[in-house]
Amino acid sequence: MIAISEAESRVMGVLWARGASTADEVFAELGAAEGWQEATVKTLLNRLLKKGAVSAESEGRRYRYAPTLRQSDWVLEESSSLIDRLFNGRVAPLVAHFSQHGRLSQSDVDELRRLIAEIDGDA
Amino acid sequence: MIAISEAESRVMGVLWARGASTADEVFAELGAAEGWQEATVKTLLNRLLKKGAVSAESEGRRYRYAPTLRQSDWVLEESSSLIDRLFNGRVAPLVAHFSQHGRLSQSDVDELRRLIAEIDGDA
DNA sequence: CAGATTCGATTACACATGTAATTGTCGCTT
DNA sequence: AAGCGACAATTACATGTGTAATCGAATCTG
Repeated sequence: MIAISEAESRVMGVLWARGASTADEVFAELGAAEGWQEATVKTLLNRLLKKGAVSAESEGRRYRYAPTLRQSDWVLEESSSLIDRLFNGRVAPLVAHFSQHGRLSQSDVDELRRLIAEIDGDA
Repeated sequence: MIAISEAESRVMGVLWARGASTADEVFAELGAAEGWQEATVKTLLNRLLKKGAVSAESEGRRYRYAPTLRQSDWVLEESSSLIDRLFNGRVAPLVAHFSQHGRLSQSDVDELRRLIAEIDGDA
């Protein structure tokens, strides 16, 4: 699968949020937040292009970059990879670990309860 | 915090599982599984030493490497980092995502239900 | 004791990554 | 038409990483 580095993932984040964008639009969103120069954004877009994670469509004298990798696929892959490596592929132990270390918010618990009920409901 | 690379984390895994070990003990556990030469294991142990993730105690003519980084701390940190980056720091959305993509096993669901009940119980 | 063996330490080297600067090329402006 | 400005593409460079080979020192062995 396509490997996306940390910095690259920030750029993908913008493309996923805004949809197809030009380099300067991405820069406008990220430059200040990440402390990047515009050249950096362009390098990252080019690397993503080379990796096939985005496509580029010529729009006059510039390019509009569109994500080809789906966010949910990438998120699932990243998450699965971590859960495989750290928790033998099971989700529950991760949640338990978080719980043990006080990292479960009340709303997490509420949401999990709802989720479980839902799953139990239409099983 | 100490950054541990993928390959390094395999070595840490052995140290966490076996406790303090020598380079050849680690190699015995990992060499075949990872397809590594003994030299590779030694490089990784040295890098971990330099990073402060393990300590080395001279034992005759060799060293015994002990993890100084606690596994649960590292696991929590890695997990938190991913959950922060991908799910705004909340665990429930990760579980929901897994559920939506059919990655929740029945035993995961059972365990989560138990966990929630437990949390609700002594709240 | 001298050579062989065994360790850790040092060095190696290619590729990925973070972070840009520079270059080349269009198109706009006067 | 000539220069200037705006873009993308190319090049750069340090650091991290995967994966070792080699070196130097200590130890065992004959």
